Amino acid sequence: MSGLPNVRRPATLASLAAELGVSRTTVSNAYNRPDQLSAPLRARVLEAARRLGYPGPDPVARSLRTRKAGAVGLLLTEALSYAFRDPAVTGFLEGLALACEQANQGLLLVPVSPEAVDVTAVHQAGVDGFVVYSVREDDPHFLAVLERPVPTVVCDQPHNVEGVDRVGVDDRAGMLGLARHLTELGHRRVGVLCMRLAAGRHDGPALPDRQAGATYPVQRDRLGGLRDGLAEVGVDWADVPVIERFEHSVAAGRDGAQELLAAHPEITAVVCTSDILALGALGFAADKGLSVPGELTVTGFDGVPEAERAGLTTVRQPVLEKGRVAGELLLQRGDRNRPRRVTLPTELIIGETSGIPRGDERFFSGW
Amino acid sequence: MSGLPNVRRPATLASLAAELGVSRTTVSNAYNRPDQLSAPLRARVLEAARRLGYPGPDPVARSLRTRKAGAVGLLLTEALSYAFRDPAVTGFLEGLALACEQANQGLLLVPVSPEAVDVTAVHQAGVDGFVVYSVREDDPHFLAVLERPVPTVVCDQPHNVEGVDRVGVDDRAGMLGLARHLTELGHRRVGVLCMRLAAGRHDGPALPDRQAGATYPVQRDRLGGLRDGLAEVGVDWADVPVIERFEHSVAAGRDGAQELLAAHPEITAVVCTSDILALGALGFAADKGLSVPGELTVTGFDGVPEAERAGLTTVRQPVLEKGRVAGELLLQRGDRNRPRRVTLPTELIIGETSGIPRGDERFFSGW
DNA sequence: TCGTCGAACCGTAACGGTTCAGACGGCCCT
DNA sequence: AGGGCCGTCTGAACCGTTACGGTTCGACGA
Repeated sequence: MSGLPNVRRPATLASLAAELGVSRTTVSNAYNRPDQLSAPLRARVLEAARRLGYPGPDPVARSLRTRKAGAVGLLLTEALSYAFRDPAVTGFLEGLALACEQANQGLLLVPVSPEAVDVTAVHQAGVDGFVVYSVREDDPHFLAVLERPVPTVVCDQPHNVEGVDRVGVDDRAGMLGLARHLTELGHRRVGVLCMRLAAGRHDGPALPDRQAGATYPVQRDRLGGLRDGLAEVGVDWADVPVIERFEHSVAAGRDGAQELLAAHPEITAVVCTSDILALGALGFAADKGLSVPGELTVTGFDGVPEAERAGLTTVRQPVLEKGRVAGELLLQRGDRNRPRRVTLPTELIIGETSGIPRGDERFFSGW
Repeated sequence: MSGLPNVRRPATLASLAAELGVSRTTVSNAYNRPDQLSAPLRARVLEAARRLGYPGPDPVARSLRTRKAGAVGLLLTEALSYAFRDPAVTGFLEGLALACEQANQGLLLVPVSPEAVDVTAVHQAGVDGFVVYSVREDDPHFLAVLERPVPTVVCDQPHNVEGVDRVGVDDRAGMLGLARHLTELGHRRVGVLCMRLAAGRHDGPALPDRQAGATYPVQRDRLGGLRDGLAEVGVDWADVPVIERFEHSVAAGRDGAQELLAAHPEITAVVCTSDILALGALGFAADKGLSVPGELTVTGFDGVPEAERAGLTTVRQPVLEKGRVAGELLLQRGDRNRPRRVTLPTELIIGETSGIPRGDERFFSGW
């Protein structure tokens, strides 16, 4: 082909119409309503388009007129690139993508300037709706999304936003089930390793104040479920140390566990609010030569594939399904005006990382 | 808040201007060029906007006028949802997302209707450019992308598309290095397990005709590198069985290996053109009780984390870097008119799945 | 006193389509 | 012959914004 520079101004619908001596309407119809013009004319239009290198109606102009962008926006609290590293997120993405491609809709990942208050990206996004994945209640990007006059679906958190659909799981109940499993095994000295509870970098003990001020409802609920479960056997929540980590990574889990056990060596079970953190805790135990579950019980939350491979005791949530439902909630909304709230089931997975507390032989000797 | 239905027609820049008795230009400037109007007036504008619920300039209309969409499109050959399952792809995505968020650009995943010839999604996409990830040379979606008057960057394949940037690795050289490693170990009876070579579902032996008609240059090159390496020690490529799999999954690798070894039990090394397939081959060996590398050598290509954990001998390619470069090529293009071609290095990773051929003791006894 | 200048604001013309209410001619039907 | 209908195509309005090239006006220097 000729070496035309890429900067050539492409043909427009109007120029094509002029060339053919027909109205713009007719050219438009050739693309969008083939039944509105005769077959021969349509063929002529399409042929001329090919000849002139007209790529078809401009998507942006079309969007402006039709008020449809053909895409849904996805807002993640973390940096975009992080999303692809967290298996729980990729599972969610997979489900969401599934729903999107079924509806032939694009999926726009909205860039979140790290730690910046710059929400222009949210304003920039040409989308028909937003899916918001697990963000803080007071996240400025989220607030910007709410201002946009498009439907929104929240996954996981925040909870109970007026007029906004939500899909999630019952984190509290899930954790309660896990807590009962642990208390039945006999655990009473429990320590917690949790994810970020609120805005701002914070690593270390999450004291009652911090817990009370948590702006991540999911974390709040998971802690709450554990508290309730422990209360059932008379364990006072005030006696349960909670270590928080800002980063969500295996490495963070590892040194979180280190911090927890250094300060509270009496602990027999480390309850993590995510599998990733739990995998880190397992790593720490391995480093220290602590046998799991012989000397230490470790549990997670999420049920990601890696955790399954590691035999982790955890609470599985249907991440892919969450994504799919989020997409469907957004794309298949009829004219309903009442927001929908979908809660998916969790499942307690008893793996090989939970056992009776060390030094507690009653389950073997008592009978 | 009041229970206003979400369907209310939002205020426009024009209505806001009318309300305030200023021109539209001024309102626009309030958002885009604060220096073009006095601070008090700007405050008045913004205050009125808040009061009237004006969410700021409509992104689509803005895009139309400014000819910028603020997003790059990503075309994947596979179904969108597949992308999140392949670790090589997620690595690439991570890098690409990194580049995008750095430039504050969105990343639009273009839905590819499975197996359909429906390229409307490509036409629909409101983007400033496309990144095309590893598609067939004759992929209709890809051809549709080329017709769009926006810059395009290809990752991996196809090769040598006129006027289009590309980033990739030297697959041929990478595989050549691996081949030499194998021939140095003494392997002469080699079998190959490769990914899809061309359009159409095909599972089973890839005979010379099929190989010659391959429309996936990456697979072509990897096979070519192996052929060259084997030729160096006098092995005729015609004697090397190649099994093709349409699906790219561990399961496919497993039964591909099964097919390969059932038909050619004399083989001492299974060379896979991807780590995923190789992991499947390892699975097959484990099922059969074949020790690796004692009785069978297995190699991969890509260097994904799972492979590393499995100790696979493979060729590592910098997937994250590929994504990053692809993004930069697209976003940081100056006015250059010459297309850029970036080739990143590969690295031979000698793991624990490659050893001397079974029954070949010359390396131990010959000296 | 007058010319000049910069700050502040404005009018108009795109940007590239889609949509809807017709116009027009031919055909069938009565 | 006349009326109605249908298949085709057109004209003009509109989608919501920004680019471009002004205009206005008060301050200021000579």
